Amino acid sequence: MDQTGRLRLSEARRRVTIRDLARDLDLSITTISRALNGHDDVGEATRTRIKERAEALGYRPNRNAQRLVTQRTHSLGWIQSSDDEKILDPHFVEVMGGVLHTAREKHYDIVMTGEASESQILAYDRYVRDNSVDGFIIDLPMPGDARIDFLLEHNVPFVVHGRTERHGEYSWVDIDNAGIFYRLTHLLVANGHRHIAFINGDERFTFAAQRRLGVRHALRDLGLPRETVTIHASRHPMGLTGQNLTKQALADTRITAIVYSSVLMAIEGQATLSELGRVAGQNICVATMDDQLHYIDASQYEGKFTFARSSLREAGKLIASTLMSLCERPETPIRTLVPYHFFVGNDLDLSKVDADIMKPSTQIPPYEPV
Amino acid sequence: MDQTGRLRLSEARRRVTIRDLARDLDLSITTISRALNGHDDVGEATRTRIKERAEALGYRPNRNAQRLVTQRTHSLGWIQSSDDEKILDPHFVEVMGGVLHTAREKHYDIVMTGEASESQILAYDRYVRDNSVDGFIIDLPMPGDARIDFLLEHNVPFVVHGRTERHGEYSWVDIDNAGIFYRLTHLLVANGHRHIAFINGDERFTFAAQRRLGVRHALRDLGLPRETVTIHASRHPMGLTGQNLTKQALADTRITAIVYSSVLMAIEGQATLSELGRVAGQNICVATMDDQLHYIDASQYEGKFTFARSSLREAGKLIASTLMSLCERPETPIRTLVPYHFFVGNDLDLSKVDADIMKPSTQIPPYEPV
DNA sequence: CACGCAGGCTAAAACGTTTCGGACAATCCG
DNA sequence: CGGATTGTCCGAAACGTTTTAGCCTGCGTG
Repeated sequence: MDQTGRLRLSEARRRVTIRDLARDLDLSITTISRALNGHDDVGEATRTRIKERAEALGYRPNRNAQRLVTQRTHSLGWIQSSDDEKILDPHFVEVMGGVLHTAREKHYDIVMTGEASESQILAYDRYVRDNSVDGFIIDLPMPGDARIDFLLEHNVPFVVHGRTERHGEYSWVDIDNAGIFYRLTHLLVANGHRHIAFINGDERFTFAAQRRLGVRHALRDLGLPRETVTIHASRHPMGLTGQNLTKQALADTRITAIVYSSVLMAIEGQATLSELGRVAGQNICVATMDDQLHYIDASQYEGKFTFARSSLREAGKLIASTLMSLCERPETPIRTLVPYHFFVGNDLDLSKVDADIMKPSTQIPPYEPV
Repeated sequence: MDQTGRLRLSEARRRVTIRDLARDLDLSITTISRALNGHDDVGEATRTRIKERAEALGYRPNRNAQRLVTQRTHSLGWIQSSDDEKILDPHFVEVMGGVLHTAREKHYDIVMTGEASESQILAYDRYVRDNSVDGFIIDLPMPGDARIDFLLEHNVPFVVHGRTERHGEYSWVDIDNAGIFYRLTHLLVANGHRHIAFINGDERFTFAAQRRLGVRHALRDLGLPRETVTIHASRHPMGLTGQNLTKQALADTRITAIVYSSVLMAIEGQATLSELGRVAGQNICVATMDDQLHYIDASQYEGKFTFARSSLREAGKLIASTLMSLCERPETPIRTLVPYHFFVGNDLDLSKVDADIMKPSTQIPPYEPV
């Protein structure tokens, strides 16, 4: 019994430490460390000797020891709501793919937690005080988002996917939500559509609120009544909402064009359209934001749909790289607009609208408070 | 310049350590530590005094110091493929929700990385050797999965969401994929369907392969030819596959029933069905696995569809709790079957099939090698 | 020849915990 | 009343790194 116990202990070979390596090479711990970390006060011959031996013995620095002494974790925190207020949806997955990709390149980890939204702030506080992470990713901001206030106040590095009214004070990655839908509205109106349905996302979040704003501003600038576009907002990015809201929208038979907030809903809506005998690109005009979700091949709808296309995965990559450089040397906020492009369906004519309006402005458009 | 620099440094108040707390309370570091960790060799009076003061000063143990000395990280690793072989899809998100929820309850973190699949094993190796995590979650296993071989060989705690041919040797959480589709097939056949289309998931993964097996075994036991069910496999869990494969399946006009592997595809397929003038529950029978994705309210289709319902989020919770208890005291493998229930549509009669067949077996059904 | 300097290496302190072994009183028991 | 026991507390070592400050040796220079 005791024997087997001991046996098992000896079997579980101890991980090789820097001390083992030092003994093996008959060098000091200091030299090993400095060689492996690329300092220039170690001879080239010794360095390669150390590197080879480290590889051979399978030495990996204990990350917790490193973190303890350097006070840097090389981890990025990402706190999810565990209740229903914010929903883990397919778009999130796409962003995550990009984040993981770029974080990995620079040997950063993503540490995730779910947390009820009423105790979220506490979670951020905890994570920063117990040295768990170097910085945070903030997803799906709402107007007046308390997380942003907190992190700003405590001077913790973070980057927001999206913008709020304090967008001047922190780093973010975003698309020009207002601008995209402003231009989309212009495009539809220029092509004669006067009864448009807009199936928006959850307007408690700034991204959706900005889209509504873009539509409204377009109508204002065109001198058209607000009723030109009827807006249907949904809390759920997919599932049956695409069908249900399409049905609801088309209850108004004057509708000639539908704008979707997500290609997922646009595709779901197809079921309802065909039930009603409508065919996209023929007797109903369909436009949608296309986030390039990589398991959906929207190319099948090219020509039939009009797309405003921007890669969410790319946004994820930018979020990660922004946050990492922020963690390495905190500087002034880094703000990035992810580019987008229009792919106009066959039933619309781009030349009917002023080219200046459709051109994405190169400068960063301001966030417009709701 | 130097002044402001100093100012800023002093502004960034140092985090409070256990030593600060000890000095403040005029107690030893040891006592603080033992009081906070619930050891019984500290007086109740002192303990509450310590706890209160710790709370007041906002003391949080440095997790990296803890991890260094205890050799336990309280982190679970979850490594994603960053290439396209495995796809981050909405089902993944659902599992993740459950995992995050339960991990959080026990103060565990999830650390994620993306890694190209050809170097995956190296990533696992790295994470365990540099003390990053205590154990791993393995997702979407394939037959002969190399990750499982590796972790088994190196004696690292892990739990698999799904099963492979080595299911006897490790911990897993799974549903009875084969059994569910075995029973579903029986149900359809008993109700007179002789031309059934099965739209399966990606059959490189064991979950989908087991489903196909369930169908095949049902046909064998029923003495029906294999052609009774035509199987269409898809690499993508959603997007346009639901529509495309439905179209492909119904090219055979004799088809009277469609079985979907995911409610997402079933819903997408509705577009195609209505195009073809088919109505679920009336002139076409629709059955589907329902993973209870929480942003999809499938109840709308109750009565019209037949569901085999099992909660993926529940699976996620079980995965987390299994892995955590495995990390705390490695013991014999823990195997868990997530329950499921049938919800039969109005166009099917449950009583036509032998009750014994439809009853989920209480014992764990063996994994059947492909 | 003395001096300064650069290159290559190292000892020791530090990071912030947990835990082992023991110390010191007070209490109990025969 | 003395020894064992129990209840609280503590000092010091340990976890595995990085970094600071400094030590040699050899070499070029005035």
